[in-house]
Amino acid sequence: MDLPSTEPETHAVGLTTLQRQVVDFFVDGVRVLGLPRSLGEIYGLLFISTEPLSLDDLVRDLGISKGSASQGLRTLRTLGAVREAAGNGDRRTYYEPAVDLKKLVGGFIREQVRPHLDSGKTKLQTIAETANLTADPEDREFFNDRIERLESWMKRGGQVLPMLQKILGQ
Amino acid sequence: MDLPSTEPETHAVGLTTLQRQVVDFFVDGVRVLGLPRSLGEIYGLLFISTEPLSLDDLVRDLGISKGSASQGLRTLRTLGAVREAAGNGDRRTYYEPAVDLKKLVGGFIREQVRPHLDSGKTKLQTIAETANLTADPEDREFFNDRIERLESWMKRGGQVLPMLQKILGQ
DNA sequence: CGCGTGGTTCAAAAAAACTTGAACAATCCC
DNA sequence: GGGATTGTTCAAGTTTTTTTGAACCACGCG
Repeated sequence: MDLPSTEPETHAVGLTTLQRQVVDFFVDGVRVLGLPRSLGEIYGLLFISTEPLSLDDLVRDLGISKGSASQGLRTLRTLGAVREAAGNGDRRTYYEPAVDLKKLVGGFIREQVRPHLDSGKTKLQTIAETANLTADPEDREFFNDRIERLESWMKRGGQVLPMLQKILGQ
Repeated sequence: MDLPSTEPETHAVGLTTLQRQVVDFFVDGVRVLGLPRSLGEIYGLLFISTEPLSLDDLVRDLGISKGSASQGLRTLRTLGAVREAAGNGDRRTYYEPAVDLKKLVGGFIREQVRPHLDSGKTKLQTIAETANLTADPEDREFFNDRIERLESWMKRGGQVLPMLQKILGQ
């Protein structure tokens, strides 16, 4: 499931020791969140860069493909984890990381957690309907109990998320 | 990253509609948590069963291999999501689900989240040491700033987990 | 225009994660 | 003991996810 696997280290060689360490730190981090490694690499490098970086910078320094970098940046943007840096005279766009935990958590919740919670709630309704077709009254009662429990779990999940954001945002 | 993929539905055919729906519900659920599908199948079936089930029951009803069932049950046990049911005269062991949200969340945090938080904190120390080798004072200051930020994130994570458990446990 | 550069897309390749199944323990019971 | 039954392990196979790279689009500029 996770633990005993092989070296997760970066293969990029154009990085300083510090950059490599930070990138690896984030690679691990995003892995926990179920996001692809490239997101961690990109965000990590941006995070420890004194200046905004362009797509080409990322491709060169991390040794990843243009495709990965492009898709990775897109996802990071929709997560609100990265934004375009203002006014570099250049034609290319430069990116800088969002470093506000509240924002990061918020984006993750909005994009990755909420949708599942919502679809879960929908599914639960279907399940409840199915359960009510149960002939045997004892069974039906048991099923309804369990379903109620699931509903309460979902409800609690819905309540906790905003709290989380609040707590984490200072 | 996730959305447009193909049918995630169970292939087991020996289940009632309700069982199938609940199993699928949990398959989705564990996916979000980054756990393998088989865990969701097993837990889901146990969750909606009026009686404890044996490994063989799971293999037969879910149509999964003995290996999967065995490993899945083990993981669920270490997560505290499943326990052996007391005293069925039989030689084989029967399992029932833990249905207390607090316990489930606690197990997940203990097994899946804490270890990463802890190893992250360790890595951060190394990173901080590396950063202090930076010659240029301006850069060094920037790096230290970023690292402090990471430290504060980790610390907050450490604070939030117990709160989470408390909030979710009634 | 028409070319050059920055960026996106997506089918195919590669890598990672999960599952299977057969061999092996362990345990029970006659 | 020995045969049957329950459960575990792990290498190999399968599936899923991620990455690559080449084709393509878009835009600016001479």
